[in-house]
Order: sequence, then C-alpha cells, then structure tokens
Amino acid sequence: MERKRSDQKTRAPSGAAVQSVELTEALYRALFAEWAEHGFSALSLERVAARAGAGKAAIYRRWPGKLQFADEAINTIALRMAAFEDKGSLEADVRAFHRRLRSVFRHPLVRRILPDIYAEVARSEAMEAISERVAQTRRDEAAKVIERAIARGELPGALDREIALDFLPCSIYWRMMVTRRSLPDAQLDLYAQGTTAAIKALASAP
Amino acid sequence: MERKRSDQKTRAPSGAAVQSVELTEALYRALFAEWAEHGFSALSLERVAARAGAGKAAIYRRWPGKLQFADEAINTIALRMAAFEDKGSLEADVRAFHRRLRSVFRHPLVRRILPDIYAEVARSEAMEAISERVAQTRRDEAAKVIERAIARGELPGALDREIALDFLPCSIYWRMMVTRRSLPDAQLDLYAQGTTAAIKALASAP
DNA sequence: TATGGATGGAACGGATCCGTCTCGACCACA
DNA sequence: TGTGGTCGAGACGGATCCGTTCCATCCATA
Repeated sequence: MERKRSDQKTRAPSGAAVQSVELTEALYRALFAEWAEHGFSALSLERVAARAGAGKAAIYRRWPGKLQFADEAINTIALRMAAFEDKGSLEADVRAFHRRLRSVFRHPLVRRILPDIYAEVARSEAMEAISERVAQTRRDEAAKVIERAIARGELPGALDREIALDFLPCSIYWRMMVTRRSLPDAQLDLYAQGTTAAIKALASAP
Repeated sequence: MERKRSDQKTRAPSGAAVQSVELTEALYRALFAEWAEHGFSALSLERVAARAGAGKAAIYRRWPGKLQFADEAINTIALRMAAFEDKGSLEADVRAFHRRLRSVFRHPLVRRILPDIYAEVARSEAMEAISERVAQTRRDEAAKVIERAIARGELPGALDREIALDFLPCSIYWRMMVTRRSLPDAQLDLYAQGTTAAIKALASAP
C-alpha cells in the first residue's frame, strides 16, 4: 500500500523494475472476488486479471498456476483469529470463542469461499494444504480453551480432546454456514450453554 | 430398467417413439459422477452426455438446463432416510440418528456432492430449492427424535426446538464432512452422549 | 405391413478459457 | 542519462463448452 520496498525479485545484476505491490494486492482482491462468485473449480484467471485491470501475464509472471496463486492469497490474509484472554470459566470461554467464530463467519467472502474450499477438498485433495492451514489457527485457539478448562479443574485431564475440539465449533458452523441462518446475540448464550454441556458430558461415565 | 412403459410423452395423435427410461437413468448416473468430479459450477453437460454414451440433444430434449436437470436428478434418488423406531431414550435415539447420518455421509457421492451443494447455495441461491429438499427429510427425522423425548418427559415442552435441531446433526457433519475424519463405532457413543447433554442443557436455567 | 413422428448421435457456429508470446511504455537503479 | 526488467495490453493456437440443427433410425399405431 505505502512505499514500494525493493522486492525479492530484484537481485544481483543492476537494472531495476520491481513487481508492483499494489498490483499484487489488486490481483489477490480480484481472486477472492471471483472465487466467491464462481467457486474455485470454475475460476478463470482470465477474469481475475481483467477484474484487477491487468493482463494475464501479470498473473503467470507471479505464480505458476491457479492453485499456487490461491495458496499464497490465503496466506497473505493471515487468518489471524487473535487470541482472547481467559474469561474465567469454560462456558465464558466457549461464548467468547463462538463470538469470534461468528464475526469470521459473517464476512461475505468467508461465507462463500470457506464452503467452497471444503467442497474442493472433497473432490481433489489438491486444496488440502490450504484447508489445513485455514483450520490450524482455529484449532489452536480452540485447544487453548480446552486446556484452560482442564487447568481450572472444570474438565478432567483424561478428556477425549479430539472430540471436545469437534464440539467446540460445530454448532456455530452448522447454523451459520450450512443452514445459513443468522445468529443474534440473544442466542449466543444458548449455544455456549449446550456446547459446554456437551464437552463436560464427554468426561463423565463411559 | 425392465420393460419400457408407455411414457407421458406419447399422447394424442398416432405415431410412436418414446423416451428411453434406460437412457434417462444413465444420464442421471453420469450427472452425479461428473458432479462429484468437477462440482456443479464446473459441470459440463457435454461431458455428462459423453459419459452416458449419448448426444447432448438427449439432455436438452428432457430438461431446459443444468439446474433443472440436477433438480430432477436429486428428486429421483428420493433421499429416503427411512424412519427408525423409538429406541426408548433420547440418547439411544440420538445414537440411532447419528448412525443413520453416518451411513449417508459414508457414501462416496454424498461426500463430494453434498458439500458442493452448500458451496453453490452460498454463491448463487439458485440451488436453494435443491438444498432445502435435501435438508427436509433429515430435519423431519430429527424433529421426531426431539418430540419423542418431550413426550417421554426427558425434555421440557418449552425447549427451543430450533437450536435443539442444530445440535442433533452438527457434530457428525463437522467431523465427517468438514474435517473429513472417519467415525468408528467406538466413538458413536461419545458423540451421542455429548449431543444429548447439549440438548438437555438448552432446557435448564436461562 | 406401411407410415408418421419422435428419437439418439453427430456436427455446427459462437463464445470462453488456457498458457504463451510479443509489443511499446515506464520506472528504478547505476 | 543509460539500461534492464516489469508493466498493461492484446493476439495466438488449441481446447472445451454451449445450445441448436441436421439426419438416419426405430417404434407404435393404423
């Protein structure tokens, strides 16, 4: 956006000319917009270039193909689901986690691109790496919630963490992304309540 | 498959010629196979016809376009998630429901096509009707589970049914379809346990 | 058995996309 | 002020797809 830094492309010899950061970012934005409109499998780099006001060469000069382009694009937005502080109880932490999730799932591009990533992974496995990276930050944050509750004594150390991590986001994902219904503040408590009970129930009587 | 019945297309005048039921079914099968491979948005009717060993005219004579074709195709497979009998308790019913869900989510075509439907709905709304019909049978069956529990006295009549219906399938969908992990028998109990606790918790102290 | 009519398969023109390549213009460095 | 590399733009040959049209075949009726 600001000053153009010397890029990695400029190296030994002498001459100049640097890949424009503005153009690269415009290409990323155009990619996401087209991705949201048409889905990855029907994504046309020709349209992406046109939308960014560039030629196709600008794309092929930077990335070898659609997948690597998408991969780096996802990387740049960094997916920071910033950590939140300890809320004092499992249920309060769950509610905070759900609120974070909701703010992510409300983003219009996320609403279209995220389901498309999952659909694409199901049929091609080439998107696996991207999907994995997207899941990672969320999973890390979720794990913290569980570990804090164990440290607090709210959950036993013998808890099946794998399944607990499934219960943490699933209800919000289902409601907002699969059934596509909005999630008003008034109902956040109920989801946190149910989710907390589910996780606690995993620990009791096998 | 068997004898060819006089079709609805043969009517008043005199002449004959009937649409072949075999070909129609072959077209459906080819559609699903291509859908699973490429996704709906990148679906080519040309490939579908070729895969069915037919010409494109065979498709365009039957359906006006891709969407209506897909719509009737989904209709024919009927989506019967046959009702199961009362298992005696909410948790047992939940487990039975999860088992049914698992058998559906294990089908290789379902694993690829269902996420694609959700991705498509997110960006075009034209698939809404199809998605809605797919959801309907599952929702009906889930509602029965909840109502039976209320009749049994396990859940209060004042329960928030909307959210209870979210909790019923969400953990299984998340595990099998989003994170794409298998679900062995040994873990079915834990999911049923957690899900049941979540639903019961919706009723208590607001 | 003769015949009318819809059938299925193939070919059509127009459109889009891919990935490459070639321009003149431009800009940052030496 | 040179000079080398990137810039946007566009053309390319080949491939694929759309939706329609053509034509020989086959079938149910008369």
